[in-house]
Amino acid sequence: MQDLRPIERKKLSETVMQQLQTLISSGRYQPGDRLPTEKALAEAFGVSRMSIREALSGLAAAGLIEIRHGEGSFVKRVEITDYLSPITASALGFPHTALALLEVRSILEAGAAELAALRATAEDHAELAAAAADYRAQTERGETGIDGDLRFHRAIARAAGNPVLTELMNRIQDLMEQGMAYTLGQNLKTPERSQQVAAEHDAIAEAIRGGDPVAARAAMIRHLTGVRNKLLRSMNEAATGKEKTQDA
Amino acid sequence: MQDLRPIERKKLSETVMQQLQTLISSGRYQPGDRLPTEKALAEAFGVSRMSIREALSGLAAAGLIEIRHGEGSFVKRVEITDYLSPITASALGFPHTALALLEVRSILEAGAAELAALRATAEDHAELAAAAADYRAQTERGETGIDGDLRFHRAIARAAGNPVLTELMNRIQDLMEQGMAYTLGQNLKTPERSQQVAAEHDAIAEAIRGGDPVAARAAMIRHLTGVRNKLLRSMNEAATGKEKTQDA
DNA sequence: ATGCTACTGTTGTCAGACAACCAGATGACC
DNA sequence: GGTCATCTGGTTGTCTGACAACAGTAGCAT
Repeated sequence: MQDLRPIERKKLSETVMQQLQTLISSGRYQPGDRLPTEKALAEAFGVSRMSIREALSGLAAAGLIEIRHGEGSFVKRVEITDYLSPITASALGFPHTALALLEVRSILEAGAAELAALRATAEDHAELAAAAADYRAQTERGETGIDGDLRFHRAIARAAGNPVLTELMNRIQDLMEQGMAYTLGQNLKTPERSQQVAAEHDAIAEAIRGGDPVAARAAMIRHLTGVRNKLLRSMNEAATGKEKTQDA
Repeated sequence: MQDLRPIERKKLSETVMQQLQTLISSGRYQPGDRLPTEKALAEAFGVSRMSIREALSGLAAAGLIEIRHGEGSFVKRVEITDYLSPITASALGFPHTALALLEVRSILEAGAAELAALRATAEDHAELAAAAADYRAQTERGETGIDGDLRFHRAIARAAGNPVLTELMNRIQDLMEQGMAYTLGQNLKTPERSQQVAAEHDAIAEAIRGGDPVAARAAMIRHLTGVRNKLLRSMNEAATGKEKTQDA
């Protein structure tokens, strides 16, 4: 007695569906293309039109195609980033500390910097430089530089060339932006620190431009460690300033 | 003029599906209950059996019911935690999407391994070892080891000691697990590969136990690079090779 | 040119039939 | 009495053929 697992017994429509899905996800049919008619598919697969219809409606339920009455079935474009929100919402939705969130952000940013060093296009490099300059200008003008900072980090996320990563980082950055503004106000941004941040930005952009993933990661980690230390100090001040902290 | 949007024109099966869904989610039919037969539903709704069938298969695709040949349709117990829209699963059929998600997962797992090496408790170490042994036992028994693998990676996520990171990783692992099952079946798991994976798991656990974050990160990256290569090969086979059928 | 009509091709729905399958009942055999 | 094969009824899976609903187009009459 070899393996005596329950015998694979699949419905015809499921088999058809898998085959069609393979054709679609392999690019044989591009978004916007029209699939053959149900009749043609039925003949090609050697099954009845009914099985084809079940397979097609399955694909439609999965969002891969759109069936239009009287016209035909058309391949849809499906972007996973459009459907990531349930994931991020449930992961980032429940109570968390700013430190934990920053740690996750650091992991992602370090990875993104690494990838950016390998993949950034000329366009990305230009945007990185512009964003870094933007931040420097804003802070030297006495502003908080919050926009420039965000722009810089978004540019890195984009330069990493991974849409999922970009989406995830954007969510976290939004969340932190809100959290910071709400809990700590602007006291994270002091002139001395701003100058240092600008230099760190430059170092990161430089490493990415040099195509050195190790250096880029290291520079990013240096940067975010600085952010973390500043955050720690601010939280400490806030705690001692108002009332005695109790953290162990 | 009133609203003159395109008239609502719904397929019969969709209407039926909505009604049935209401009945189920309202508790009129409890998990485990058997729905009326297709024939009975057809008479009750006043439509043909075919429309009923399409509605039922839609509900099955959504995971609300389970259709058993020769028995009937049964309401499934739906766990909100592991519920994913079929769309997200099907999106992973696209190679670039699957690779992008795996890349994000790699970044997170590498960071988690690093943190775990610094923070893991005795309890965490025990769970890591147990999970690694679990995986090895499962694969040697001829199973896919999917449970053991998941358990191992969950243990790392947990050992990193960052709730946000843990939650995020769990979500992404679920997503990949289900997406892979949906699109590629089990052919990711071969005996030779399983042996290698088990060794890689050991190496990771070893590095974490040794409190060496650099080694832990490196071991994890080695592991996930292997996963990536296997994934690439599988997707390639699926796209090119294995059509046993047609074209004359 | 404009608007109506008819036509063609496609998907949506229907009806009936049979095959595949499951569960329980029946009956034969030891 | 217990065990097993077989029968039977009910259910889902698939096939076939037909017609309705819909979209697009060509042709026609005005």
